[in-house]
Amino acid sequence: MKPMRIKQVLAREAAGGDVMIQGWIRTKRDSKGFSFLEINDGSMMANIQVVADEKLANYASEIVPLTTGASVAIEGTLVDSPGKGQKYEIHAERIMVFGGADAASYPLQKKRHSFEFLRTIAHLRPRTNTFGAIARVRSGLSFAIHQFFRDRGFVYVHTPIITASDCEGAGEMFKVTTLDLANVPRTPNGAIDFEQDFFGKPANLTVSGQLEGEIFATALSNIYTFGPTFRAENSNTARHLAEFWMIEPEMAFCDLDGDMDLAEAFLQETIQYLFDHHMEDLEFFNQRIDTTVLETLHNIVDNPFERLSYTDAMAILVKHNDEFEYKVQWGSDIQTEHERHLSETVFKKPVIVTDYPKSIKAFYMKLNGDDRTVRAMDILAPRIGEIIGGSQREDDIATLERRMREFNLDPKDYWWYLDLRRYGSVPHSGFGLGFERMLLLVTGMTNIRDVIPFPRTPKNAEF
RNA sequence: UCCCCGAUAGCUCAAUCGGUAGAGCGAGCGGCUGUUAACCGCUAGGUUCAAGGUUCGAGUCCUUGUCGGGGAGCCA
Repeated sequence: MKPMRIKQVLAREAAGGDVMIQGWIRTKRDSKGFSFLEINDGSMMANIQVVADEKLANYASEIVPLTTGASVAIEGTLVDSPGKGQKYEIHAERIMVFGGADAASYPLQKKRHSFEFLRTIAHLRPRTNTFGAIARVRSGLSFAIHQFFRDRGFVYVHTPIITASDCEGAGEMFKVTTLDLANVPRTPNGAIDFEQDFFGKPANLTVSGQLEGEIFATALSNIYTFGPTFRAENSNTARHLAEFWMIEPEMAFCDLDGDMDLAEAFLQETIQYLFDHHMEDLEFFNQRIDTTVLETLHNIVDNPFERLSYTDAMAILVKHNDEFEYKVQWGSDIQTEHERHLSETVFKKPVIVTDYPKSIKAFYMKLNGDDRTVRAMDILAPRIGEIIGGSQREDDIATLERRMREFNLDPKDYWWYLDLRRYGSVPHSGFGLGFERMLLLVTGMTNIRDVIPFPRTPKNAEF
């Protein structure tokens, strides 16, 4: 018999007929003369209940000793369940045991475990309800993102993970080398001789694909990247990872308004996809993880985001300075407590703050006519804080070179980036979105280490 | 990296002023039962994170370290 996924079995219109399923035992209850097995195969949140009668040939020898975590295949008849809690159940005619799971040592028992503990057994935590749901939603959201861009004619560009261009700017980078660290070659004056290294010069893991993204946007018009990104910052928070996945669209012939329109549609449509395809998992999160998740997500999908300038945001924040630990004035950075005040207290929905002072933003952002602010935008989500950061890019070569010097950057190091402005320069814009931050938003999970399969953080690269 | 808090049974936690290390869940055994976080009874289970110090005596106090949590910075 051909095995089916449990999701397909439970989606059947009516009981009746033979089925075969394969999966892992979540829990087992023994009755007089028969046992209830609950099987999960990861295709959906729900388990399927299997009734195993003592008349089965291997009942006493193999089925009674089964415990949580064991792997089995079940052949039997799908029948309406007389019990409460499930529509159908399988009356087993044959049960094959693939592998047992010693109950005395198997760490996942049928009880609640803390997320901290589950992080120490990352090889087994996908077998729990919560992490199974996260894995499905993560996969679904990833698909929705590709679909969103594809529907709009965006080209998916694979930007490099190793970069030797030494011009990515912000953020501590991981070094990539094949040099023998116990015996590093030196030049006559004592410096490390990178000419002997694999790339002949220092190389690092990427902190952003944006600059390379701009190359392809100024040829293919609309592109996006979606790949791993690395930051060697010693950040110990629930919102930072050393290895995370980032989505970075870049659009030619597009100003900041178009950039914001895309970002807003992006969040709304990809969340709508989850409503349409992953509602069972979202309801689980709403029930067990955070009872406000669905309300928050509907609020995002149903309402236009609030858009206001940095100057207007400051005018609001200054009035509440007595409530803040860090007082603000025009020119201050917007910190976590201020972000939350805007998105959670004032507007109660995502807020897009635009036109920041040039001194607190990157050199490549388009300078406004006032010479004080740049065409930057950050989207602040309730509970998450900054989820998207973007800008219109400076497309005037003279202004860009001047801005580089203001940041003590040598334009010569950016020769190819400047070439994009030298030849056929166009207004263009883009943004970066942290994939795991969006997963926090849609699942209600609070620690970013729990929405990526294998988190990499300072002092932790297990599994 | 900074501030605060924590680390005790497989897991989640308790242990009063420094004085014999406890519970629930889980596990093992037995019972009961179309059960579903099943239920009832019994049993086992400990280098109290590590190293050092104070003390007649340290889970408890002190120092250093490791790891974790909350907050901050950096950012996505």
